[in-house]
Amino acid sequence: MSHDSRARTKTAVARVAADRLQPVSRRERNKQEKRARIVEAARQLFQEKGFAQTTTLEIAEAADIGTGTLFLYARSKEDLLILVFKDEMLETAMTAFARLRAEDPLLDQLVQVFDAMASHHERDRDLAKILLREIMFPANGDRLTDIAELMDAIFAGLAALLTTAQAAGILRAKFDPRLVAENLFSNYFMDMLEWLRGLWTKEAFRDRLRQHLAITIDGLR
Amino acid sequence: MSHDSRARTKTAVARVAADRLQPVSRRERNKQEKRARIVEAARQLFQEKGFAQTTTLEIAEAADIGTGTLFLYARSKEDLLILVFKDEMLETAMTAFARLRAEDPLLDQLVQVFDAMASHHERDRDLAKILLREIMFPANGDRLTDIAELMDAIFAGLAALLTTAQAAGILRAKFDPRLVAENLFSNYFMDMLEWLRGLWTKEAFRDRLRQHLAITIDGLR
DNA sequence: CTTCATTTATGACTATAGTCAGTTTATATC
DNA sequence: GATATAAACTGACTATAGTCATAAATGAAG
Repeated sequence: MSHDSRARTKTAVARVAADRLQPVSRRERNKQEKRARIVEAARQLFQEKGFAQTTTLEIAEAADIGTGTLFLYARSKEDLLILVFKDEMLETAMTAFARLRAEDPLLDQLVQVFDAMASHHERDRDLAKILLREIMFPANGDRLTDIAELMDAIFAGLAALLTTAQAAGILRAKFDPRLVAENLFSNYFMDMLEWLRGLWTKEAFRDRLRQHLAITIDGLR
Repeated sequence: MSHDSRARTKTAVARVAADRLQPVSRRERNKQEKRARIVEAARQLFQEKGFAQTTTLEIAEAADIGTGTLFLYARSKEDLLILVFKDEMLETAMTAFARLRAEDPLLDQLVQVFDAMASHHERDRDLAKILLREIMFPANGDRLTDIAELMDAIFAGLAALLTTAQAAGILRAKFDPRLVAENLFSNYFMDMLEWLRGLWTKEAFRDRLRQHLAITIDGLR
């Protein structure tokens, strides 16, 4: 989406010099600023009032843009969610992986990662539900790249853990780590969904998730 | 719409006797008929024009009721999907289980069941996506009972398969069949989602699903 | 600075899901 | 059959996501 069309055809040398210091065009800068304002306005309103209770008009007003403009930056209201929360989710996942201690049992490490990812959604479950719905069922054909990137990062992280475990002989090397990662993630996802629906406490969720993960991991030992 | 004006006014005794044979009130009968008309109208329009392209007004008109009435029978447009397709999906699943041959390998049986369930959605992938979205993320607090019933039936069917396998010594009895069933289903669900997104052919989907299921099943052998 | 082309912004407008105050219909009771 | 109560129905109405024709801003080039 964000092209940087740098230094096309410049006439003045001074111009080029100025671009060294400030290499984005005014246009690009405006766009980024507007985008940032939209993201901030949307985040604040979604967290303050909830997704359904926030109107696109309110977001546009808070970001100080026209209603139509909003839809140049996001294809739909749901799409805004990805725009707003993708980086945050990605970072949560990456941080969770980074914090793992390699000497912990594999199952513990997995539970820790998923637990961290789930905890990130603890504060606002309704928002989380809609966000996850959008990730699994993207409304139009939109922001597929962002979603794929997020999922890829998670799968890669999990697969790395599994590869390490296989190398250490803790896990049978019979299966492709990536496929196993996908299995584990789908366990997490379903359990989290039920947790978000309010069926369980956080502890019950963690227990249940551990049991589900154990079925896969234990079998591959 | 054609009314059948049977048993309009009866004397007390005759009335009671008639009610023995036909124990539903006129009210209840009207409701059922209306409900049936709504279901049929919605099914036809959804399949003909697609979910997004069908308006609630069209459905109401086709069912010969007022717009407001529609929402006495379904809480939302999405809710209609469950109303319309739940029985069908339940039957597809049950039939798939019934057709299994106990002497086939467990993994084959699982693939067959899931394949049958997925095939049911093959004709109309877009509709399937929205339907599955509604099942996993019911819009309001909507039709939760129906959804739970459907999921329970599937889990029970899978768990029965696994219990049989455990009894036959094919599968280690270490884990709760229900939990294993949930694992397998979540594999199916995620793979089907990607298939519906158009990433794979049906064959690729089946292969991939088999691989995912094998990770769990193999480990428990 | 002026012109022209391209990108970006705008808000009046449209389409439609869902609501609600008022109406009709069914049933129970006399 | 008349009346009262409750259940079911209705369509005009509201709220709002998303569109689109038009306008403004930006940048390139002379």
